[in-house]
Amino acid sequence: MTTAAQEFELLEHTWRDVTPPAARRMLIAAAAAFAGRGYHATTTRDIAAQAGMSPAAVYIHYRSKEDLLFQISRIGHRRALEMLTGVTETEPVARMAAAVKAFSSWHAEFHLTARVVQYELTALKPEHHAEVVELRREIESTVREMVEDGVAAGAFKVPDVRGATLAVLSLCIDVARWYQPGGRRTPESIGTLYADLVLRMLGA
Amino acid sequence: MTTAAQEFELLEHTWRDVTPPAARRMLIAAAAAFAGRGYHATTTRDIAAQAGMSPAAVYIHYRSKEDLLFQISRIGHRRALEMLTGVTETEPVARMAAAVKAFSSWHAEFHLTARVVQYELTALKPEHHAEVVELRREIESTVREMVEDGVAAGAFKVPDVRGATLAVLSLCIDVARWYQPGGRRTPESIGTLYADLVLRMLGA
DNA sequence: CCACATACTAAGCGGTTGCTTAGGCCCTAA
DNA sequence: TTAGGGCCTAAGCAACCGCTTAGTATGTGG
Repeated sequence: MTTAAQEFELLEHTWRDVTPPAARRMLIAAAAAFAGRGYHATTTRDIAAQAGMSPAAVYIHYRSKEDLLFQISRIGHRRALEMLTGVTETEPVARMAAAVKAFSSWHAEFHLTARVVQYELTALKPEHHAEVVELRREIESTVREMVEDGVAAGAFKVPDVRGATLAVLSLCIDVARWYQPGGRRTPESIGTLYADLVLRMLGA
Repeated sequence: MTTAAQEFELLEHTWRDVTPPAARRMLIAAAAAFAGRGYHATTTRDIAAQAGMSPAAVYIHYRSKEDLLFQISRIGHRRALEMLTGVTETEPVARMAAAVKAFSSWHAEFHLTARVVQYELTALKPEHHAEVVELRREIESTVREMVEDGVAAGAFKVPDVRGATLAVLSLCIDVARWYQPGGRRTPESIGTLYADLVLRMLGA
């Protein structure tokens, strides 16, 4: 199996809930194109061709090209948030390690989706942008509470809680920029490395 | 003075060596537009209008829109590299702290230039891309040597030198994504915060 | 005075863009 | 059998894209 085919299979997994199948194929094609060339450099004809349909078919399932971006961004942000809220550990240090591992490795494994999520925000219409920013606030506050809990329990030594939260999120998010599948590092190994680095940063 | 005017003044500083003045104004207008809306979303008419000239004037000073991007990317990468090579400290810990402070605060203060440098690489033609990638390799190896020197001197405890180097660079670069002038944090305070966080990460 | 280079603009060309219109195929159910 | 709705295509529209061409104003050297 080629790397490209593996990439598309991962996208299939991310968008498994989207129906009908033609609409899902369109979303997957759009996500791959937006991630690879950027939203503005991608044409509706590119997306339709990749999905194996005519240019007009895009508008059967989506209002506009921007609507396609919004669906990718909205669902992608939800998946990213799930990586943090899905953590079951309760002890502050183990909890933070698990969250960073899940969040950073998601940005590697699903880096195509993650790139659209993290780097195409400004192409959204104001009302869509606002909705996504709200999800981002949830992500930020989830991590900040983890830092605060660790400080309260005496497990972390952090002079600036908001600054540390910012750095933790920033480190994980930037994985989507530099990660390349088939390279030296796997999503798994990135998660392990980053969990360790973050705990050091937090003075655990 | 407005924030927008301050932003343009900072761009003036970055591009001070570019002549003639009309070519410099064009570069500044292009850098601001590319940073704000992205390369592909920016039209040559936008750039010319911002520079106070006609659309055709772009082609007096530059071969193409992509040439404009290349000049911004090339000079911007040089400035970023200067932030690291300009460090005078010799003791490994102080040297790393100074480098991280300079590099991260540059990404905040000159975040418009930095955004083009870090997020518009893929829009470059292959030969231009290759030239810029070479500069990025220099940046990476400069930081890696600082990490290695610290490990050799027993000042850092790092299980994975390349992984740590990656994380340090990643943290600083991502500042260009989230930084907003007029926000809670100044370039100066980001530099101080990040120097501390990085030293902890490296086990100093 | 003229010859000439530099720096610019007005106009527009060929191609591409997001999106719409009009119509056709196919499945389902009365 | 046929009416209707969901899903899709062929064709194309108006607007916009990067870039070129032809021509103009200005300054300088001889």
